[in-house]
Amino acid sequence: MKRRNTIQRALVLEAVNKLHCHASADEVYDAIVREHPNISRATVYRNLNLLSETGEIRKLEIPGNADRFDHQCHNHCHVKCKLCGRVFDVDMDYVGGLEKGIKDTHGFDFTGYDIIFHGICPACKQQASDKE
Amino acid sequence: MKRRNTIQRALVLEAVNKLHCHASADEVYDAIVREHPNISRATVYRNLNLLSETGEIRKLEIPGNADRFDHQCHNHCHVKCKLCGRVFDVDMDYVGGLEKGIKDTHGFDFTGYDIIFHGICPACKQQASDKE
DNA sequence: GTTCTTATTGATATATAATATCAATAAGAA
DNA sequence: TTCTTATTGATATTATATATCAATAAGAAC
Repeated sequence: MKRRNTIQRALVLEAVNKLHCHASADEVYDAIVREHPNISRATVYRNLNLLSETGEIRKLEIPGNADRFDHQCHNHCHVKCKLCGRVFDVDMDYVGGLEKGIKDTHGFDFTGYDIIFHGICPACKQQASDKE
Repeated sequence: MKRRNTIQRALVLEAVNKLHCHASADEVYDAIVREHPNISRATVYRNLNLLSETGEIRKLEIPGNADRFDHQCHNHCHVKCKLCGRVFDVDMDYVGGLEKGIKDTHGFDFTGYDIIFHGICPACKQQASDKE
């Protein structure tokens, strides 16, 4: 099953690279469809997955939210606010040691990790204290 | 909105405590409905969320899988196999330092974290190499 | 350039998990 | 015992993503 180059796949890659980090499939679709009204949503989904399998883009799965797609911005983790559901970046230099431990312990071919912190963001904290 | 004690909520808590770690909402429902055929799936979902909000049980959200519910077994992270989708436990003594960093950096009220590693489990690795 | 194979597309249907709705029920205070 | 309203059970709806499939087009073979 040799991969063919298509205009659609190029458009998806281009859109992800142009868009901010954490673009959802729908945001990618919306960005493309403005210039190319005939592209199908299914095609966008398919190519986002294909491109993330080859490592050309990064797929970030956040529980309870739609999947997000990044150009490889930089190495970071995420914090999800329990109240508003928004996701924030967290720069991370902490996690270096973790990877080795996993490989050693489990016989896993270890390809990546997501660290998702949960909490309440400053804005929601403010709002909550206003209501009291 | 004062919380009332219900038989159903007690059953849900009991079932999660009895079941293995990582039980899905459906598994909890199945366990209860055998003895109590009239309980509704919606009630199980509702109480799982209520109980996890109060910290009586732990809700584990794994992207692409149904949410899982644990009695507080012990402190651990998870590895998800890219191929078969199964989730495995990983004992973790590594992560102590991470929490403080987050709180300091972001003004977040930080309530928890999930670390989900991705990889290919030994069984799938075996199967993949058999096919070559 | 022409033909041929089949990966890919667009449109739509389907799957899955979880939440929303709402009348009926029952917990527990008065 | 009465009353208020949180909770339930049944069902509809939402949201995201994948599956299906005939039509199209990439690109190898000639």
